[in-house]
Amino acid sequence: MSSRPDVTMAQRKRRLVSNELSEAALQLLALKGFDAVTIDEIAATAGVSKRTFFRYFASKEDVVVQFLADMGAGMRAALASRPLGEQPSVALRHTVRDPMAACADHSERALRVVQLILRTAALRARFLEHQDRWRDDLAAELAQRLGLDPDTDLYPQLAAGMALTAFDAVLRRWSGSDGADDPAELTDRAFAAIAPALDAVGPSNP
Amino acid sequence: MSSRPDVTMAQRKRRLVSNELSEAALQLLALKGFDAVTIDEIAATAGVSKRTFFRYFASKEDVVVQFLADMGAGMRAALASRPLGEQPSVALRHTVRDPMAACADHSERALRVVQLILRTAALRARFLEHQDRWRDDLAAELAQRLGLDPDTDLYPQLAAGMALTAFDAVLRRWSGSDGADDPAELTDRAFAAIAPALDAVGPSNP
DNA sequence: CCGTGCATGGCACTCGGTGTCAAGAGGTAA
DNA sequence: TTACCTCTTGACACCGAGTGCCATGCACGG
Repeated sequence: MSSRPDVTMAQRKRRLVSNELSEAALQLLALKGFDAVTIDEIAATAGVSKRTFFRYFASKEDVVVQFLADMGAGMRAALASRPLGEQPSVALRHTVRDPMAACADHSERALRVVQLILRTAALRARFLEHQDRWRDDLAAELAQRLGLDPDTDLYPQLAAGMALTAFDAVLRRWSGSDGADDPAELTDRAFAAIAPALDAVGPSNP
Repeated sequence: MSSRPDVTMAQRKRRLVSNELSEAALQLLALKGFDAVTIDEIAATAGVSKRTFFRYFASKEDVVVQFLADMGAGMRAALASRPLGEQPSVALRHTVRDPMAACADHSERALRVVQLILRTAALRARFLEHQDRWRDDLAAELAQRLGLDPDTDLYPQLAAGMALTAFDAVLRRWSGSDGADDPAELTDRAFAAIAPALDAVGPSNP
């Protein structure tokens, strides 16, 4: 019954509390609605104090949204790992599809989280903030890979924005179908629609 | 010194208080930063109580963001007023450009507001919420005008999202250039980049 | 002149979020 | 074993956003 020997007891305990907290939060929030649950309630359910809750999560929204927050890093990594000469539409399609598929894999939990986020205004707002940062990241990565100056050329911002628009549409469909639709196929269809703009790479600076 | 005769005194007073409030808020927030200003402070500067502030604005962010909130209705109206047979890229270009130009007209105030929003996380989040609603509105309008079913076809959501991506890029540039760049010209450049996707109208449902 | 309606201010209250501090648990060295 | 150190925690006080409630006052219509 040994886990990693080089993992200290304190670290394991931290993970345990963190899981306890997000589990309690997810259950309560999905059950009663976002506004009807207080942080004291979540903390009490997890067996800790409110103060401790804020030592693990920065806000009430965070405990839900953090679950999807890794996708930003995943996207940037996916884009960075694509071969340099690849068409933008193909590279960006994988940028979105790979993390999306990874998320949909443990779909038991992911689906519930996504549905909760999309249906709750406060959570959706936080999620949009994340996407906003992802867009800047992707735009920077794109500009670098294409040798464009992000300060004069609109393309990186636009292409990143289009990719995330596709991502958002896919997420909505997937959530709306209760996970029945295939995320990878949805992504392909969305990118088929936006590809003509992504691959028309004529620089748009004056 | 008569204003509109059919406008009651109470209504005029309401407008006056509202202007006083948003003026005070804008000045204080731009000066000291969003978090460093309390609502009591804003209300006191405007000569009313905190309770009254919340009778005019739903939140601290609202007093700033509401300034741009009309653009949503403006966009939908602009789109609805375009001739039915028009190419989507042209119709959507006007959808974005017209309200944008109207906003940039009283640029003294608009520029300050936009810069404040884009540089403040909380305000930007609220603004993204608005854009999110605008996207749904535009998608609905687009679906109707093109005779597409928004539940099966991805195009309306994607096209609306692309248009707003362009809008956001334009807004950033305009703000970043301190109003030097021409919003209309920026909009044209952005739409030149995304037009190939907007006009490739092949329905994308299975 | 008198009711009616509306805007306001004041107050108490809830809740999200933060700073501070003292106490406990575990790990380490003498 | 004892002394020490670090990390985590709970408790408490505190701030600010936002809301419900009620009494007051001012404009308007009769």
